[in-house]
Amino acid sequence: MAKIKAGKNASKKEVIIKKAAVLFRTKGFNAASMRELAEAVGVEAPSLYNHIGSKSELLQAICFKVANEFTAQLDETENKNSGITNKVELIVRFHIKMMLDEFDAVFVANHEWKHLQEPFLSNFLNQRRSYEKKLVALIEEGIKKRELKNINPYVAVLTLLSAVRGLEFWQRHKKNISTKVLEDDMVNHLLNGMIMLRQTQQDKKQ
Amino acid sequence: MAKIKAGKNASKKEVIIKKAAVLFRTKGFNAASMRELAEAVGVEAPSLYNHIGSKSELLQAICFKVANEFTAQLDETENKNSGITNKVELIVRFHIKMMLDEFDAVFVANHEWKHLQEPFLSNFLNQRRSYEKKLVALIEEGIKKRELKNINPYVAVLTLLSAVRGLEFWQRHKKNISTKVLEDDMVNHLLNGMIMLRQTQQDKKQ
DNA sequence: CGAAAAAACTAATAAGCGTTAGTTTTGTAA
DNA sequence: TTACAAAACTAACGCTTATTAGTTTTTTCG
Repeated sequence: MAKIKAGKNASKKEVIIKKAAVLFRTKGFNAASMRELAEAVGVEAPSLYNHIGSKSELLQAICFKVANEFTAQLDETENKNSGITNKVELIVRFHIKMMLDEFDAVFVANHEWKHLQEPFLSNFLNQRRSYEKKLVALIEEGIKKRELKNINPYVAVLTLLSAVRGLEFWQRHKKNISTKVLEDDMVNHLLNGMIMLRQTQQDKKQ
Repeated sequence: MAKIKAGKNASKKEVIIKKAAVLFRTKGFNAASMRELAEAVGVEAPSLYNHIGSKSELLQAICFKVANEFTAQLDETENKNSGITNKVELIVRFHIKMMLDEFDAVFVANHEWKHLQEPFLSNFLNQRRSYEKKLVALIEEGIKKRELKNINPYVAVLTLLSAVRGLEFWQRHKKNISTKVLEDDMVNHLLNGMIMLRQTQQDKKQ
C-alpha cells in the first residue's frame, strides 16, 4: 500500500515536473498556465493538485534540483588532487554536460528563479553566491600558483559561467556542430583564447 | 499646437518606455502589470493609453531599439579598414558598452523577446540570425587569414556573445571591480585565454 | 468480489489582468 | 476670457488565472 502509493506518486509527480520544466522554459513561468501543463500531462488542471502542492512548488523543485547538482559537483572537484587548470576544465565541462543533458531544468533555473517565493528566493540566491565564491577562490589559487594569468578572478568567473550558459542557443546550431567539437572548442577558447599569437599544443592537434 | 503635442507626447512616451524597461527587466514582461508601470510613471493605468497603444507596443519599442543599435554598429565595423582581430575587439567592446549604458533595455531584448507578438517576433529573430551570420563570417575570415585559431566559428561566436551577455550579473560586483578592469580583462580573456602557457604582451602590462 | 484509497472529473470562486468608455481637469492658443 | 485639445481621472468590462470543493471513476489489495 505504502509502497505502491509512494511509487505512483513519485512517478507521476516527476512526470509533471519534467513537463513543467519544458513549459516554463518555452513560455516563461508566468505565461505558462496550469491548464496548459495539465494538457501536456494529459489530464484536467485540478487533477494536478492530487500530486503537487502548487505551481510555485514546481518551480522550486526544478531550481533546487539544478542548484544542488552543481553544488555537489563543485564540492567533489574541489577535493580532487589535481592542478587548478584541470579543475577549471572539469567544472566547465560539467556545465556543458548539464546544459546538454538537462537543458529545460537548467534553463529554468537560470531564467525563472526570480519568480521563486520567499524564503526560497533567498535560499537560491545564497546558494548561487556561495558557488561563485568558491569558483573565485579557485581561480585566485590558480593565479597565485602561476597556473593562470593575472586577470581579475571575478571577471574570469563571470566570463566562464556566462560562456557556458550561452549553450542555451546551442539547439539552433545542433545540425552544424557535434557535441564533441562544441565542448572541446569552447573549453579551448576559454582557456587558451582565440588569437593565433603563438601556436599551442591544442592548435597543432586541429 | 502640433509642435507642443508632438513634443509632449514623445517626451512622455519615452519616459514610459524607460520605466517599462526597468519593470520588464526586474519582474519579467508577463509579471509586470500596467498598473505597476502607471505607478512608476506617477499616473493611473488608463492614462498610459493616452501615450501608448498597448503593453505589447512597449516591448516592441524596447527590443527593436536595441536590435537596431547592434545592427548599425556591426555594419559600421564591417566597413572599417583594419584587421579582423581589431574588428572583433571593437564588437566585443561595443557589447560591453551597451550592457553598461543601456542595461535595462538590453536585458529585456535578451530575455523577454519571446513575448513579442507576430510578426514582430519573426522580425526580431530574423534580425538576430542575420547579426550572428555576419559575425560568423567575420570569424571565418579571421581564421582564413590566420589571424585567429582554427576553432569552429559558430562556437567562437556563441562563446563571445554569451560571455558579454553575462555582464548582466555585473551589478552584483560593481563595488569590487572598475569598468575599465572589467572590459580589458574580459576582452583579454576571450581573445588570449586564461592559461599562463607563455607570457603575452597583455600579461606583462599587468 | 468488496472495501478503501487514489486520482480523475465538473463546477465554481476570488483575484488580477489589459483595456475601453465616458467624464473631468489641465494646459495652450487666439 | 473663450474655445479646444491633451491628458488625467473613475468605473467597469470581459477574460484568464491558480486554486478549492464536492463528486465520481479508477485502481489497488485483502
